[in-house]
Amino acid sequence: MLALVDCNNFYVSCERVFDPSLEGRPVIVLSNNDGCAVARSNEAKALGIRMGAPFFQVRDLCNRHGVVVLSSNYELYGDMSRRVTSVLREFAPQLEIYSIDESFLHLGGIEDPTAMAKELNRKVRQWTGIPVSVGIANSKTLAKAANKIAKSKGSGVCQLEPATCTESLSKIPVGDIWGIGRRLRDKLAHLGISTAKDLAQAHPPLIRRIGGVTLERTLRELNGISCIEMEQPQPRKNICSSRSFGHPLTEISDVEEALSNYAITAVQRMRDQGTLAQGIQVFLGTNTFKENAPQYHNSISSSLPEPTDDRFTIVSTALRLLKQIFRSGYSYKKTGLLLLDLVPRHMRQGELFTQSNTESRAQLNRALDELNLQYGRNGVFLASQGIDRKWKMRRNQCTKRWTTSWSEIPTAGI
DNA sequence: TCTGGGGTCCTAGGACCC
DNA sequence: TCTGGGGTCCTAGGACCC
Repeated sequence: MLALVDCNNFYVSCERVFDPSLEGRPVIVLSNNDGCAVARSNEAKALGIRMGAPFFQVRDLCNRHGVVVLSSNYELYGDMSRRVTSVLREFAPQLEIYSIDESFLHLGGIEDPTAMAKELNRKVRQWTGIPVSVGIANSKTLAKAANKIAKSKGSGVCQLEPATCTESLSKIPVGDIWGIGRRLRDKLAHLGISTAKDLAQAHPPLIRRIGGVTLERTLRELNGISCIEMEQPQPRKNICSSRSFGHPLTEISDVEEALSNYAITAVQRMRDQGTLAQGIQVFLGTNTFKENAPQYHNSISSSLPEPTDDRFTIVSTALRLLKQIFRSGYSYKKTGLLLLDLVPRHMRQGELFTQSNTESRAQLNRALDELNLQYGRNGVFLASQGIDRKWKMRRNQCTKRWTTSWSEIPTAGI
C-alpha cells in the first residue's frame, strides 16, 4: 500500500502562511519573468484562470476581480517543501520525493492507512501551515487518482481499492490519469476510451499498440497491479540551466553575461550532487511568439577533454560555443546550457596525454564554494557574470524570503 | 508591451561490429 | 533470379511529468 501526499495549490499556500490576509481571496503566482500563472488558489481557479495562462491574457480579469498577483519566490517554496517532507518522514520513513509539492509514501505494515492519513493531514497543517491531500492505493497511478478525488471531496483523504473502485474510475476522464497527456487522450478517444474505467477494462495488447509499454503499465496500475516502483533519489544525468531574459538582447556581450550566470548555476547544482560533466550543450533563440520578427534558433554541443566540475572550464567552454552560434541582427529572448553525461566524481578518468593542474583547480573551486556558502550565492563571482545584468528577469511582486534570510525574517507586532 | 523552467522514459532508425 | 543473422551504440523525436 502506498500514499501520494500532494500540497494543495502549493505556491499559493506558501504565500498564505506568511500573509493570512490572502486566505479566502483569489491569488495567483506567476512563473519567471512574471510570464504565466503557475499556481492558483481555488478562488482564482473558479474565476476561470487556467494553469499556465499567460498573465497578459488574464490581467484585465485579475483587475476586475481583485486577484492578488505574486511573482514566484522559489527560495521560500523550496524551504517550505523541505519542512513538509520532514513531517512526512515521521509517518513513513520510506518515501520518494516526486516533485516540490508531492511525495509517495510507502505504507507497508500500517494497519489503518486512512486514519494515519487523517492524522498526517492534521499534523502537516499544524506544523507547517500547508494544507495537503492524501490518496491511498496499491499502485502509484491509483494513488494519484485517489489524491484527485481527495482534493475534490474536500476531506483531504481518499483510499481506493481495486475491487471496489470501478464506480469512482468511471467518473474520472482518462486525460486526468497520471501518464496520459493530450496526445494519448485524443488517440484513446478514437477508440471510444474516455474514462479511467474504460482504460482499466481495455484489451492490453491493443493499448500497447497505441501507447507502448508505458501505457500498458498505466492500464495495469489502474487495476491495482503495481508496475512503477518507489525510487531512491538518483543523481541527475543531465543538468540544464536556462532563462528567458527580462528584455530582448541584441549584443553578444549581454548574452555572454547571462550565459555565464546560468553556467555557474548549473555547475553549482552539479557540484552539489557530486558529479562531473563529460559534455556541454549551449542553445540560443529569439522569441517564437513574435511571428513577424526574424527568427533564429541554434544549439551546439561539444565533449569536454576530461570529465570536470571546474567552473572556469565550463564557463569558458560555454562562451566559446556561444560565439560559434551567435549571429548579430537578431533580438534574443533566451539562452541556456546543458551539462551532459554526468558521471560520479569518483569515476573520473584522467587525460592520458596532457598534464592538467587538476588538484590546484579543485582547491580553488572548493574555496569559492566555501566563500559563497558564507557570503551568499554570488558572494564571489566571475567577471564574465557582469554587474549590470540587463537581462535580469522581471519579478515585480515578489514576497520576502521569510524562512531563509535573517534580514527578511517576519516580525510580529503587539 | 507581455507567453516558464527542468526533468524522465521510450522508440525508431542509422551506423557500425563480427 | 538470387544478397545472412545477430548484435550494440547513438541520436532525434515524441510523449509525458511537475
